Amino acid sequence: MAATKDPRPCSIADTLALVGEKYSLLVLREVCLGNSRFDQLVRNIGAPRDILATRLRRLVDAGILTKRAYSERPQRFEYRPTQAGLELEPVLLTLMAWGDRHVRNDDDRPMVVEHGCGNELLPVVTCSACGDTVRHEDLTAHPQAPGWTVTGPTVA
Amino acid sequence: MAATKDPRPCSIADTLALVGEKYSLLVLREVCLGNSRFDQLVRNIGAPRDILATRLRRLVDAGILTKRAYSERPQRFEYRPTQAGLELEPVLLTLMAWGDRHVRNDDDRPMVVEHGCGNELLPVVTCSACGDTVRHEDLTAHPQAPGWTVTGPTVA
DNA sequence: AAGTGAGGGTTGGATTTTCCAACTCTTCGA
DNA sequence: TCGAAGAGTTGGAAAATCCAACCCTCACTT
Repeated sequence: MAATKDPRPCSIADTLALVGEKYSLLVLREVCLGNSRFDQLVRNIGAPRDILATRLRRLVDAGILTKRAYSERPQRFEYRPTQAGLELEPVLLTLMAWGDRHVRNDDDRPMVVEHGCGNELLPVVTCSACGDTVRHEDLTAHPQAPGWTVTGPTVA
Repeated sequence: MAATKDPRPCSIADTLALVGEKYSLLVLREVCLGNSRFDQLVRNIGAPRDILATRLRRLVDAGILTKRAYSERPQRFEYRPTQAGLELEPVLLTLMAWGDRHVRNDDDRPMVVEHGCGNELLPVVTCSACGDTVRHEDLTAHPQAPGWTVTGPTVA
């Protein structure tokens, strides 16, 4: 999935090169839920075992997951998110919220996440400087590197 | 990419079924930046033209993009995000922030996004109820449907 | 002692996608 | 008349995915 000729330097593309392959983010979903063993992942994700093995290697190499033996004799392993992996959780939450809104007709959500404050988590992306919810119209893109051509009076 | 046997009902998986294929989110990046024409997309994304055509059809079908003629005679088209498409922008922003932090060593970010408040946008996912930044430890998953087995004392 | 089952993969081959370059078609401009 | 731009489509080679079957180690049962 390496962007062999991607003409744009871009952190979105770079990130997707690590976690954008099929099943990778679902692996992350599972390990964030605490499901850490190979067979659990196979069952819960529905991925072919060989593909899953490949993905796990990739994610471990990328520093997103760690692989640890939870038992020698018989050797058994578990996969857990690293700090970097946990920092991708907001991506999952945002994807989930979008899916709840747009692919399901809300209200038959397969999962609800509860926040420590006692309420159901409705994740919102905000500007850390002012705290406001991010709206498309409030954004302006500033390319820092060559390769970016932003057409309109537009925005990221 | 349809999850043919995904044993888990999951909005993350559902959303990825729509936008998780290679290049789809980069298409969204481009249209959010205002680059709306086929050839621009080919150049900026670096995708094969045939694949891009396929992705565009998918995204239009999914209601994430619209296709409009901006010129008859010669027929020319533009792709723009729908409201639903724009609501995926937070996913892009979060992916970008993660990449800035973890794949680049910060400080050579290819793009900076400015927020309407005048500051550089550092996107943070917060709980809409209490306003706090979402941390993994504060989350508890509540499966609503069968098929979910959350192992540990864990979390989404 | 033999058989069974769990866990964590690997292997071979069929199927599906991607990739790439070339080609098409239409219309505008020189 | 001769490009050139825009928006794709097409055919065939290369790569990735899918699937079922297999392997290995150890533990537990009978």
